[in-house]
Amino acid sequence: MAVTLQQIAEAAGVSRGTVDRALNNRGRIRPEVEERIKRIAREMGYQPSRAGRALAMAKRKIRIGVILQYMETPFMQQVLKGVLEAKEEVESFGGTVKIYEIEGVEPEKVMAAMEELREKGFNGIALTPSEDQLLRARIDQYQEEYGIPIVTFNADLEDTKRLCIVGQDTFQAGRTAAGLMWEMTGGNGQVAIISGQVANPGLISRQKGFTTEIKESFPGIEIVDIRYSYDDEWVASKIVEEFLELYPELTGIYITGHGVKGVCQTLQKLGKDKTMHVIANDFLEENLKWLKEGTINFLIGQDAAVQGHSPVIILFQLLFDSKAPEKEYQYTDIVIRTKYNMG
Amino acid sequence: MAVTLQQIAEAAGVSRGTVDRALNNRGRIRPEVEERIKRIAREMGYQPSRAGRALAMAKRKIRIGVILQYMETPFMQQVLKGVLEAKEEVESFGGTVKIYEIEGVEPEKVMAAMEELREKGFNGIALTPSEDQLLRARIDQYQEEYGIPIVTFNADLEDTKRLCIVGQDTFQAGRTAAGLMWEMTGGNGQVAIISGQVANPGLISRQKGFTTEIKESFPGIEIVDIRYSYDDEWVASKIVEEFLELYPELTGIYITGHGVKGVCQTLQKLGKDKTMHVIANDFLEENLKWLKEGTINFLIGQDAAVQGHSPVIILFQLLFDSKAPEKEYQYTDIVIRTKYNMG
DNA sequence: CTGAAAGCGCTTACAG
DNA sequence: CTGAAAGCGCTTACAG
Repeated sequence: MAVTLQQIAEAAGVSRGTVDRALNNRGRIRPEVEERIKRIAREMGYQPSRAGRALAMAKRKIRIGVILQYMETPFMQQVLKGVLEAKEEVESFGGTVKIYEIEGVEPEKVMAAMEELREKGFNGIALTPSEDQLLRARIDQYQEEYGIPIVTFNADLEDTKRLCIVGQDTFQAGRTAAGLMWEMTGGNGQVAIISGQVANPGLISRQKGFTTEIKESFPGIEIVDIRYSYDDEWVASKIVEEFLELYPELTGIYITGHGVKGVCQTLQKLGKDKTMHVIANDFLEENLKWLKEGTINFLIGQDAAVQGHSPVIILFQLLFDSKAPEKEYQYTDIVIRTKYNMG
Repeated sequence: MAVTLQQIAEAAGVSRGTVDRALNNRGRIRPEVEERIKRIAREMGYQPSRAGRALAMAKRKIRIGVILQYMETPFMQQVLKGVLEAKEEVESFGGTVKIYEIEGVEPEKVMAAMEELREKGFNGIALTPSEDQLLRARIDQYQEEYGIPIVTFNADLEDTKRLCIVGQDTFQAGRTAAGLMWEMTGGNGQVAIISGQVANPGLISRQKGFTTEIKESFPGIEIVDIRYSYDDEWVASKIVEEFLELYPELTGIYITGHGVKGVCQTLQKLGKDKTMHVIANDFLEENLKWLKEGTINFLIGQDAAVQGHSPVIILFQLLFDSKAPEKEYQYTDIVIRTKYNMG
């Protein structure tokens, strides 16, 4: 028996329209009437019906655009799944979600998509950013000048006017890896890091989280080397070969990003796959395969689908329920998987 | 631009009512017309609007009852939060959710609540079961005779006609603990288990999962003892004292259920809190405290809120969208936490 | 500043 | 077996 606008109108002795104006701050109403209606609504425990609102707003549709980069990667394919789920949800409420899939990093294409969305009258945009001065400016402009809220996800563009950012706390993910390394090694021994691109801020941040925590909390562990695979499997495998030669006592490897296949194949070839303590990131099929086999001991990641789902829902809640996100940084849960809880 | 019933009606040259009858299998329609309409709907990519349906069904409300036992425990308090979230969701669609909170285990009270819900015309019930012959019979009766679907959660009552069960795969949780113990101990040494009640099937299943995996996969680890704390902190602490006396080489402890406080305090008192490898279950505040301090190394659990949320949503989807759950066993994700990803 | 009316997409009696 | 109409709770022009 949820309370309806009608019932409040009767209780207050006014029309539904007036209640609507009062409760949704639409103006054109005498302040004392507004006050009184709000009080009555509160007293009656009024909760607006999303269904009613959705239907009434079916004409003036809510339109959300989503722009994805790096679509050639399996990770973003998983993110896409979350976006598609959210799309269905939003569309069942009469909204529209349009998705742009971009391969690689192409700020120009992102901006072109933004432009198209703006022209077509979309009211909110979620996008995976990349470091680019023009894009930064565009984000601020959309937010300020056009009043189109922007949510970034997967990566951030700090110091812009974006509404919020959905993504992993990469520094904390690195610290988490450090903690796991400690548990496995008993707090002693030599470990090494294999990272991806020097230019990838997410990977660098994981690496920093890892080294910071090791240095602060685990003095018995020595980080002997940090190398970059440049996202190339062959390079990654070469790095491992060198590591094993240079540091015969090496007991653990932390892989911040790509290169898992190269690392694991080489460890297997050299008969080190069962004894080396390996921690990697992201729940990609390739990675899960090595986790299952036992070459990777721990995989740290996030629910990629959540990362795609959340930005769309955040925008929808803002536009539909006028409910802004509480925090600027919407960190996804840091998930730890072993072969036993792969799901 | 979602397709509406109206548009299909026009395309098919019939009325909205007829399209409704065809698409929702309400009968009273010529089979060939039904076929044709279904085909047209498919071709046009019709997706029913939840908002429209919700509004139209506002009279004939969907009413879901939730019966919770063990409400004195912090775990169930968390589950309750998930139930309340789901309640809001359902009510924003015009449904009703009524919650019964029972302390301890009281099958009679559960059945009384069921009876009340049935009399009031509720259309679905989610409940935390307990082993009881009468309750088993009731569940079957509600499902079969009254046509009221029942979802059990937190625990199961196997071989009943319940729609499905939402809960943890406790055996797999035990295996997961075994895997973590292996990582921490390097695969060698003596470990012991502290369990709760012998009569608690969930705990026994965790214990079995743990011992099974150790025996099958980690022959270097010896399980030296299994004791029951009967959910008493004092007993738990006594057990630990004995353990340390009997097995001075003891390197790991697996706590399947309650007793965490007793165990951890004693370990701390005896100066073993930093060296002993401890794995426990469930994300209770007490447990998280010991995780943070470093006495517990790994905490295995599930998102308790999800466990409360999901049964309600499953019933709602069944009743509102006519969409039955895909699987009988709806296992919640097995979550691993260290002090670094407590969230 | 306020009210009366139309309409969003669907379901449900009620006629035929 | 099929259609026309009412109504669910809300928003939105349009009058006043």
